[in-house]
Amino acid sequence: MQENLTKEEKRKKKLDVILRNAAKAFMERGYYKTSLDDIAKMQNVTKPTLYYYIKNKEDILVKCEEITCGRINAMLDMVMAQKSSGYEMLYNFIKEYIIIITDDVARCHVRHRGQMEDEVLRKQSIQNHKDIEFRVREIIRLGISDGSLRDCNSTILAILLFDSLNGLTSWYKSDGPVKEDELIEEVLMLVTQGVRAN
Amino acid sequence: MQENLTKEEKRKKKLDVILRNAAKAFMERGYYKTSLDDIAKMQNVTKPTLYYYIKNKEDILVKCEEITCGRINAMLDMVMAQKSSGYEMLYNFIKEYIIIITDDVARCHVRHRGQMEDEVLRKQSIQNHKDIEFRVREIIRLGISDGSLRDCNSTILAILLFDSLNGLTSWYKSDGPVKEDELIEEVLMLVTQGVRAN
DNA sequence: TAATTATGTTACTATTCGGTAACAATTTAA
DNA sequence: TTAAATTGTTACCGAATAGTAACATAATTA
Repeated sequence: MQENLTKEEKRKKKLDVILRNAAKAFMERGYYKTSLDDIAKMQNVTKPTLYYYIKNKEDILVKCEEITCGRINAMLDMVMAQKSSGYEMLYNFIKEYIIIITDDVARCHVRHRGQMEDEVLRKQSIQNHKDIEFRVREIIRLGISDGSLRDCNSTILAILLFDSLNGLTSWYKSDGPVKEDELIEEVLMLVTQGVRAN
Repeated sequence: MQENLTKEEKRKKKLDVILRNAAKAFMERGYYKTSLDDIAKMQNVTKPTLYYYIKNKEDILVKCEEITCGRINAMLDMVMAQKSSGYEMLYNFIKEYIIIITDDVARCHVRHRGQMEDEVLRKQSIQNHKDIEFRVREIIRLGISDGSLRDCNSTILAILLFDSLNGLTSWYKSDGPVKEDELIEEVLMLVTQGVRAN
């Protein structure tokens, strides 16, 4: 088809289509109610063909996770490289995070992380999230020590923040009634200012 | 055994044990990886016995939902009956909500709501949550109009609030390192004050 | 062109598990 | 006591589905 793509690129693209379709189906119908046959049909191939691209069903979750965590960590690298105040870093992190997880592959990861049946994979998945959470705690601590953030329990705050951000994945649709700009604005206002009138 | 209990009370108690054990197992291993045989074994009965207390597997989720939503709505009745400021109502709601969802049956409901396979049940489940969310939006609107809460999009705020509160169910354990009081305090501070230093 | 590698298919296995029929024992009420 | 309702069991079925073996074809490369 596309003669200008190398073999490797074509393979990568097909894997991406598989992940994207699977992720969407998992979000709509749930992981266990989506069979590999269902996923195969979306690509107009048969189930065994999938096994050329993935090790097994669970590997879809793992690959979605790798992609998403890779993006988040790269974003964190960028945000933290700017050496601004903790408040500004947190602000930028939230802004970028919302953009990243507004994507089927990322949503799939958020919903299924830490739920692999294979224990090794499950532990790795939990660790991946802990690593990211640790980096966000670092930002919060920075903000507290430079005086730009209120003194608080950084662990609890980080968790609460992730909960409300990750919760977006189950209701926010980029083509829905709430616009992305407005959403980011509200989240940022809530997190930074709270709800109490001044 | 307990001669002082009526037939109905005994039945109710057994159902409660089933729900509690099932909810716990669903939270630990996941709904689809917990078989009815597993649940039956926890009560030292066999699978068909469960069917005397529940209609089918999904009915466990429905019953967990009924119990939990009943509690939340009763709590909302109380909170709203006090006719205090919107801010105070929201404050009290958050405080009580955290207490309610620190319970296996409630956690099970939060994790599985809106995921029933039967369409009628699924829609009912979604509606149940919408009703509760509506009542909280009402509190927020009250607070905005009485000036105790910052002007904001009550819909988005309500969702974000529920996301972070419901997120508690997947990490908060009443016997864990974080004390309930401290948790409530941090949540309330985050929601009301935000993270920015004054 | 020949050989090799990549990509795909059909057909099948093995297993899990929700749900049920048929039957047994126990408790409660008449 | 006897009949009826309640609570439980054993043994089974049917459907779904993850994963695989064996085989077929297309695309690359030597």
